[in-house]
Amino acid sequence: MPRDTLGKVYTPRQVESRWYRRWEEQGHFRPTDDAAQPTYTIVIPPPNVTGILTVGHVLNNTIQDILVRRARMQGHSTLWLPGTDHASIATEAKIVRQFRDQGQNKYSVGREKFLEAAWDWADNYGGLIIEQLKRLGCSCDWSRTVFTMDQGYYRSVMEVFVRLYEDGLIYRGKRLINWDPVGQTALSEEEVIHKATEGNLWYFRYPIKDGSKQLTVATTRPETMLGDTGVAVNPKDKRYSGLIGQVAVLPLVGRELPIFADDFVDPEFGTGAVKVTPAHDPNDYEMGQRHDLEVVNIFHPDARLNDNVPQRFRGMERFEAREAVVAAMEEQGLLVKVEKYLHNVGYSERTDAMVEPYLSRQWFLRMDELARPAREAVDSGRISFYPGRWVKVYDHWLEQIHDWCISRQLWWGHRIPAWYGPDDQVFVARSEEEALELARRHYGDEVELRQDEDVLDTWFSSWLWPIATLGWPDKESGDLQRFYPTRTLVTGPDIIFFWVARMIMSGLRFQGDIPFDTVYFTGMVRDRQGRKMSKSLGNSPDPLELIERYGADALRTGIMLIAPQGQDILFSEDDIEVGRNYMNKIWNAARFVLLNLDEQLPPPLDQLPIERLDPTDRWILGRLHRTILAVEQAYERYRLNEVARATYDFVWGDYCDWYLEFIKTRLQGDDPGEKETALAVAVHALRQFLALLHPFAPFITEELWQLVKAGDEPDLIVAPWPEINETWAEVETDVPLLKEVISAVRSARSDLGVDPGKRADLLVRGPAAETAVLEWGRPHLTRLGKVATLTVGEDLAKPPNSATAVVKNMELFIPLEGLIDLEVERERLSKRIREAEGRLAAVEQKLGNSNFIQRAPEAVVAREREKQSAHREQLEKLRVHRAALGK
RNA sequence: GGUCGAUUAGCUCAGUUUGGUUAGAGCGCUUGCUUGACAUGCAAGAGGUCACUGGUUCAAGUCCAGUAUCGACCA
Repeated sequence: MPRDTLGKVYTPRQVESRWYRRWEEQGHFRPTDDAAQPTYTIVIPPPNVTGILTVGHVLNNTIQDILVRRARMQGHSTLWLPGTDHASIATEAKIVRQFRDQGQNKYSVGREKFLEAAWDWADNYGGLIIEQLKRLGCSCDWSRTVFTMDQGYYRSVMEVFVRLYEDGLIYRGKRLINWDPVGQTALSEEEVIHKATEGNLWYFRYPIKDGSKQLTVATTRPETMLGDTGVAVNPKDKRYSGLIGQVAVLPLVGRELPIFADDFVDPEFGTGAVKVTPAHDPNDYEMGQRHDLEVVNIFHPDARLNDNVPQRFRGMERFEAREAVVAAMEEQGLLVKVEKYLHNVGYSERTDAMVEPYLSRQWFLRMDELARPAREAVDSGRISFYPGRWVKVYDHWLEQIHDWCISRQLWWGHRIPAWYGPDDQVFVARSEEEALELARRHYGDEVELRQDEDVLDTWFSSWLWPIATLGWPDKESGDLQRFYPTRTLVTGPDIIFFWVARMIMSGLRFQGDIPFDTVYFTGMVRDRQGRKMSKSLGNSPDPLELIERYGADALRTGIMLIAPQGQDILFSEDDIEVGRNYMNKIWNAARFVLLNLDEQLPPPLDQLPIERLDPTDRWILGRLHRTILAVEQAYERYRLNEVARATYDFVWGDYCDWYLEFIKTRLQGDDPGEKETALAVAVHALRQFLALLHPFAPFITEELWQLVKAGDEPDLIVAPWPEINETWAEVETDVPLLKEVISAVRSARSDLGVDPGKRADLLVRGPAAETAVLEWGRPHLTRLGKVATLTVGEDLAKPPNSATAVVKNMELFIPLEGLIDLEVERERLSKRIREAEGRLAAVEQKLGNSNFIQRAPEAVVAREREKQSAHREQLEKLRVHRAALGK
C-alpha cells in the first residue's frame, strides 16, 4: 500500500481518470444479472445531442449519480440509462444556418443532403456531452446509450403514432395553430413563451354601412384589420345595442363586416367594440366559429402579407404592414388615437420570433383520454413529486389541456408515417410497404404515394423515453420487464408539461404502468445576481474548466451543499472552492490516520472488546451513528443538501476538529494497545464516512478506500452501504462537557492575549461529579488547552491575578501573575454576566407565568426549572469573580 | 388577473413538515497562530427586531390571516 506517498494536497486529476476507467472496465456501471436482486433504474433526461455540459446539467446529473450510486451500494441491480435527444428545431436551425453561410437554403439543398449534413453534425458533436458526463463521474451504463433517432427508437415512435391513429386519438385537421414565422413551423402551446411587451392600442373608426354612424374599435395589431370579417360587442353593452345586426364597412378593404354580440367581449376593454380577425387570433377564431364568419388569411408562412389584401400592402413584412396600415388609416382620418399599452405577446421558445396565430393543416393528438389516468397517477400518490407543490401545477395543466399539435414543418426528426394517395387519401402505416398495401386495398390498384413532408415534435419522441429506451414495443424485451417501471426521474420543473406529464401518459397507455414512482424537480442554477445562466450574458461557467481546476468531486459536493430541494441556487465559484477545501480536508484526515498506521490495518471494530474503547471513541461512534441516521432520513425525504450537510458537519466538525485531536494523545503515547484501539476506531469511522460520501464524491472516496480496505473487500463503488448499528444509539459520554471546558480555556486565553505558544497552569474548582470528566480527560485538556499543570479540587482557593471562566458548576482559574490585564478581565466577565443574565431572565419570564406552569407539559416546565437553577449558580459565581476585581 | 415560491448575520443560504436548549453554516470581516494531517489549515471573536401587521397558543423564525417587496409559472 503506497500510504506514505500521499501528498499534502489532494490532486484530483489522475485519480479521477484512473478510477473512472477502472469502474467502467470492471463493469460496475452495468446492472448485475442477479435476478434475485431488486432493481433500481433511472433514465437520464436526454440532453441535446449537440449540446454541451452546463452547470444545470451538473446539478441534475450529480443528483442522479448520487441516487444511483447509493442504490448500487445498497445492493440493487442498478441501471442508469443514458442517451441524447435529436432536438429537432434547435439542430435544424444550426444546419439551416450552415447552409445559409454557403448561400443555400434547405430547399435548394434538398432533403437528402440536408439530413446527411444533420447526421454529420450529430455524429461530430454527439459524443461531446457524453464525454463530459463521464468527466463528472456519472455512472451510467454507456453500453445502453440511446439516441432518439436510433433505428429502434424510431420504430417505437412510429408504432405509437400508428396505434394512436388507429385508436382515433391522432387526427389531421385545419386549425388555428401557433406559427413560428422564422422557424417556419407549427409549435405546440407549450413552446410559446408569453412575455409582457410594450405596445400600443390603436383606435380605429369603422363606418357603418348606411353611412349614418361610425364605430370605434381598439386593436394591438392594426395590420390584421386587413383580415377582419366582423365586429363584436358585448350583448349587455347598452351603448351598442342598436348596432347589433347592422353592417360596418372595413376601411382600406371595403369588406362588409357584420356587427354581432358575443359574451366574450369585455365592455371595459378599449371601446367595448372589437374587430374580429378569425384567421389571426385564437379568440376571434372561436367567435368566428360561433357566428359563422368568413376566415381570411392574410399572411404567407413567413408572415409577409399575401394576396388577400389590397395590392399596395402585398409582400410587406408584418411589422412594416403595421406602420403602413396605421398611416393609411390616419390619412383617411380614421385613426382616433393611440395609447401606450403593455400586453402579453407570444414568442417562439426556440427562435424568439413573435408567434403568429395561423390557420394551418396539422396533425393533432387528442389529450383528454390520456390526461385522465395521468392525473390520477399523481393525485393518488402512486407517483410522488418532490417538492410536492408541483402537483398543483401539474393538475392545473392537465385540467385545461388542449389537443397537442405534433407536426412540425422540419426535416430533422421522425418523419410522420402518413402517405397520401393521388386524391389526398391518407394512409397511416408503420412503413412505406405497409402504406402501399393499404393503398392497394383501398384503390384496388397500384398507386403512387407520397409521404407527409413533416416530422414530429421532438417531445413526441421524448415522451416515450422510459419505455422506448428499454425496448418497447418489444414486450419480450428483457430490459423492459426487468427495469420498468423506473424509480426516480430527476429533471427541471420547466419541462413538467413538455416531458414529465407526457411520459406519465405514454407509460400508462403503452406499457400499462407508471414510468417512475418519484419525480425530483431540481431548482434552476442562476448566477450570483440571481440571473439565469445564459450564453449571451456570458455568466455561465464552463463545468469542464471547473473540473480541471477543482476536481469533479469538489464541483459535485460544492453544488450539492448549496442546493436545497427544488430551490433555485445562486451559483458562484466560491461554492466550488468550499467543495475543494472539503475534499482536501478529507484527504488530510485520511493521510493523518494512514501515517500512523503500520503495515497491517487495525482490527475491525467488531473484533475489538468494547471495554477497550475510551469515552472519545464511544463519543465519535455515537456521532457517527447519528450522522448515518440523519443521512438516511434526509434521503427518505430527498433532502440531498441535508445529506451533504450532515456528513460535512461530521467529518469536519466532529471527526477532524475533535476526534483526531483527541487520539493524538494515544497515538503519541507508548501503550500499543491504546494506539491500536484509537486507530481501529479512527479507521472504522473513516471507512464509514468514505462510504457515506461516495455518492457525492466518488473519486476521492474510492482512492482513499483502497488504502483502508481489506484485500478481499470490493471497490467502494460496490461496497456495502453503511448500516445503522444500534450499539451506538444511546451513547452518553461527557465528551461534550470536556469540549466545553477546553473551549472555555482557549477562549479565556485568547481574550486575555496569552501567547498561544505558552503553557499556563489551570486550576479547576467544582463538584466531584463534574470534575470527574477531567480524570480521564486530563491529557486532552492539557494538550488542547495548552495547560502546564492541572489542579483539580472541590475547595481550591482562587489564585490571585487569575483569569476566570465558569462551565456548569466548575470554576476555571488560569493564574497569570503580572500578565493579566485587569481591565480586559473585568470587561470579559461583565460580558459573560450580561449573557447569563439575559438567559436567566428569559427562563424566569416563562416560569413567572402561571399559565405556563399549568399548561405546558411537565417535562418542559422541569427543563426550564433546571435551566433556571443552573443559570443562577453560574451567574452567582461570575458575579463573585467580577466583584473581586473591584470597580 | 390566477397560482405558487422567496423574504433569517455584510453576502449566499439551512432551520419552518411535527411550535419548547443560548436561531445555525459557509463565505467575507477582526485578532492571533509556520500547533508533528491539512494555511485549500488551526484557535478565538464581532455580527441577527428571523420583511411587516394582526391572530391562535402557556409558548411563534416555525401555525393561521393579511400587507409589502422580489421571482416563477399559467391566463
